[in-house]
Amino acid sequence: MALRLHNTLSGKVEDFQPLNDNKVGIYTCGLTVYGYAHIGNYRTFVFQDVLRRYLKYRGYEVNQVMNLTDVDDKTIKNAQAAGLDLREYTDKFIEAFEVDRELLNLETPERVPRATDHIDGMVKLIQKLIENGLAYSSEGSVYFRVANFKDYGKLSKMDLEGMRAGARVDSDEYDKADARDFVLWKAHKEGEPYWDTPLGRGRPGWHIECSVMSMQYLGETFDIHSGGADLVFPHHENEIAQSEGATGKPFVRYWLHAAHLIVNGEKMSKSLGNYYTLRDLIAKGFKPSAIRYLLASVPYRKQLNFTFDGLHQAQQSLDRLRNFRFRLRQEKFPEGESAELQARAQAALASFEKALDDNLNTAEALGAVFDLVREGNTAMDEGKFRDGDRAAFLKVLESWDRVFAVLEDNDFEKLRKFGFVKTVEGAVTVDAALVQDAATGTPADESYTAAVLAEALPDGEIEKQIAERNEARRRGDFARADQIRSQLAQAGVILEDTKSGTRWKRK
RNA sequence: GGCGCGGUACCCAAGUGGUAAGGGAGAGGUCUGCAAAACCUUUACGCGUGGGUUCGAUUCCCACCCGCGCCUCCA
Repeated sequence: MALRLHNTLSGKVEDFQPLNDNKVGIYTCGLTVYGYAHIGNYRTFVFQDVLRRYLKYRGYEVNQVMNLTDVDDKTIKNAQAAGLDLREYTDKFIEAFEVDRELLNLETPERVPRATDHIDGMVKLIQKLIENGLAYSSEGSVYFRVANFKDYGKLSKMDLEGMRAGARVDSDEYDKADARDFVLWKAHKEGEPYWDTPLGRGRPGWHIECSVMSMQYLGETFDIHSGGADLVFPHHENEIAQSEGATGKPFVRYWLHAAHLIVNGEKMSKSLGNYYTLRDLIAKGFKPSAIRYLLASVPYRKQLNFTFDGLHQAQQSLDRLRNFRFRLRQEKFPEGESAELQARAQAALASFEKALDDNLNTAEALGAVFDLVREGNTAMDEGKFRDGDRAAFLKVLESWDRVFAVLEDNDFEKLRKFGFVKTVEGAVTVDAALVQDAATGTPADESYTAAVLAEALPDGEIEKQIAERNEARRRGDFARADQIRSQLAQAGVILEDTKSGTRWKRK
């Protein structure tokens, strides 16, 4: 069965067929780097990563471009407020974004170009639009003449006449001939960064960078373009106008849009106090892998209601999967293999692929793997599981995780690597500066939960205590054994006695 | 007002014209020195409301109610 994806352009789920054999060109709208990215951004980025990973899983050769918009009103304003040069300011948040991406296991796209490195290309594209009669200058700025592009509105299904009638008063001080027109190049204003170009001194408008960078790296027509639902209009609509207006060719074949994340049923916003960056959640003790799991578990076209309860549930679900993998790897089973279980593993893999083929139905894909987990655990409990079944089951988990990328429990390593937590004299400290939400200036919650504190105990120390406890158990000194177990529990380490020995995990 | 998405158990959530996946949480049980993990049982006679089509609808059609998003800041 073929991969099917919902195309915003047609409003339908379509069979996916790349332009060139098995090569797929994808442009994913990245971040405007005016501050730390928030979890709403990451909902979209996780979706894009799942898409990317599944395309690879399906054998496609992926060429992904993710832009960084490092010049716009907000970046300029925030840089000025911070007393930094625009480049210095955006460098800082690009770096933070890279850290976040690694924490969330987002694969690095083939290219991550910055808008300000492509000014020349923007100028050329704008000149081409002027030549084609689709753009005009006014007071040193250049605007796109929407009325001259007949397909305008085809992506967002906007009613052009309605737009004209209902257009808001343009608060911008630039002069446009028509309220619907949008700016391609902004004339220089005192105190703002600028580039001297054949178009005059100024800076680019918001949408042009995406047209330029996508076509430069992926060609004038490419396969997939994606982003958050809010970008359908005006951003992507304008990109189509700019690109097709210049080339006369279809710009993008499949447009994919992720529904928004809301928090406790409300739109996330700073004024409501429900605005979270990844760092905010880390500061509250949540694991990046659990955050990724939550963001990936709801199919991308469905609005995701983020709650702390939901995040907790995600962590619990993830633990179940990890427990199963642990058992699969560690437990001893009789020789041989079970034809029935082998068939079940095959069926689970097929269900998983069928679910993702269906417009990336991650919730259903999750169901497929949990079914197998239960069946595997049952077989083990009943003594029906065979050593030869191990590989087949592990393969399903590994296949699943090639797309979900959450099973590896290495959150602490990463948090330590980036300095979010440090071990000082046996205790964990949190780097307050790093987990601070710079956008709001609010200091992060300094009380780390046991989830992260637990990570501080070195493995060797934990194992030493387990050995001591097991010795006590052998002596029948259960009081001592329970004391050790509860001490470890307080430090966030959970012990589990199994037939093949005591295992432990960090909570 | 226009365009769009959605309303499924305590929470998250899949899904089909033929009688409701999966996860979390709760309760009871098995196992365990006790736990944990795991397993079993249990929690929607019902899928926003009202009509309609049909032998039969949660699934199709119509109307209505509610939530959310977009309508040039926004992933």
